[in-house]
Amino acid sequence: MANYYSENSSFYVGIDCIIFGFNEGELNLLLLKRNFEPAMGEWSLMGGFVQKSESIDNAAKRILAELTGLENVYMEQVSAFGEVDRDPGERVISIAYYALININEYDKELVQKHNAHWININALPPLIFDHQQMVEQARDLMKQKASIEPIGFNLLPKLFTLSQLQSLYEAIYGCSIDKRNFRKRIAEMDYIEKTDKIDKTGSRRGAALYKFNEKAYRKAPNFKL
Amino acid sequence: MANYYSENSSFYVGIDCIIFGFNEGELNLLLLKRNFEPAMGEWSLMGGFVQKSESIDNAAKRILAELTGLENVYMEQVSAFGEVDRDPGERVISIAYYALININEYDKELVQKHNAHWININALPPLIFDHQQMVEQARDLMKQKASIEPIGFNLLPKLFTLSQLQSLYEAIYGCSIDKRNFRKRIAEMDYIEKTDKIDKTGSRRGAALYKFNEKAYRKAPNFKL
DNA sequence: TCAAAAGTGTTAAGTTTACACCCATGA
DNA sequence: TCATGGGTGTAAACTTAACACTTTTGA
Repeated sequence: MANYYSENSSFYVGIDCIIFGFNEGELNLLLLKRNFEPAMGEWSLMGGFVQKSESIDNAAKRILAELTGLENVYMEQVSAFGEVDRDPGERVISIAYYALININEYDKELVQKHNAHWININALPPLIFDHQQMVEQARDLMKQKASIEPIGFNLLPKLFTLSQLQSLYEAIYGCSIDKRNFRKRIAEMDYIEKTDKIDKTGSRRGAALYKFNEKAYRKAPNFKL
Repeated sequence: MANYYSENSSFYVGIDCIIFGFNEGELNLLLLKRNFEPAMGEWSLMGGFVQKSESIDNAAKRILAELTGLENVYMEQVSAFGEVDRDPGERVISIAYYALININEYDKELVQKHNAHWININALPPLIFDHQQMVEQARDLMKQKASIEPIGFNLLPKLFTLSQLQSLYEAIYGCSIDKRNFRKRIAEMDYIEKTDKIDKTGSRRGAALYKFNEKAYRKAPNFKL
């Protein structure tokens, strides 16, 4: 039975992470300015290789944590990429995952050590290999998912204002949203709860802070934005 | 530089195909009753291994053709599956693809040789490994895609009646559709063209045969069903 | 002549969009 | 006192859903 498998080739299997952050009304990606080979000096996604002992999902989590120090991050697989020459150094089949993180809560030292930087998603530099394609697919998938499941909250602090939430969705969808219509829809979602806290940093008047109640959502999931 | 890669493990990379067909108002999958190891005697998806010389997309096409004799089939990647023990024989990372084929046009000898059978998707037997999960994801993805792109036609003959088309979408969505509303929507799609041919097999009266005009669609893509 | 599938429009309900002003506050 | 972002409701346009009868023809 060992023969059944052993007549086949085996491959390095990589993971590449499209790490989304949201800051000042803009989506950003955490990209590496590579100070290592291959493709030293160029921009790439954070990546790594799947190891014998771990599932691909766990490999993705590990690699994300290596860069950000974060665990329990929202991640979703985008796709496997397997053109023969996608990595000119060696045949590598790579599986892309996107991650949504709160841009205020990651390990800045680790990020610095990897020479990683937040780059506005609408002004990306050229990326190595097929990483641009990965980013495009990740962005489409994330947009689509964000419209039917409340994943956007992963990009915000626990407490957020409705203006922040709106500007997040404007960044995700790439279009502007009518404020009153937006708030009407949010008001119908009982699991987006107004707290009695006020954010005074964004305006003189202050804005009510809201939170996403995961448990309440799971009882009555009815998201659509 | 070889070292950069060579400290990592390598893996068998498999392909599994979720092959959809449509017959008599029902979606079917082409499944193997395995007369080979591993898991002889059990039901599985058609699968195979990626080879050194081919991209993963081409591997999927090759493996589909090995079973059906078909080329130029609509296929889309579903996801990579990579739990450590998903295949109890060996560590295999597998990439699932779904395919849409016309159930009247495939190589029946090849299918017989592989001991493959069309099984109603709503009455599937237990499948090996994580193949059931693959099927579920493929079905969700296909449903989603079918609602925004005209991929359903791949499951029908070139000429089809509106009743066939409606029953196809009812099978995909798993719900019934109002006939008049359905036809109204189809009438608005200029790239679904009425021919002057009549199908007399499905009714005494005969039904007009339609065809999907790919070129016209590409000029004015506006699908939504 | 009748069974069986083909074909055909209208109305109500629901959803989405457009739109403009007052409020509270700190500088 | 005024500049800035926070907060609020209504009406029109559009989309979706519900609904029933006539036609054709082969057996």
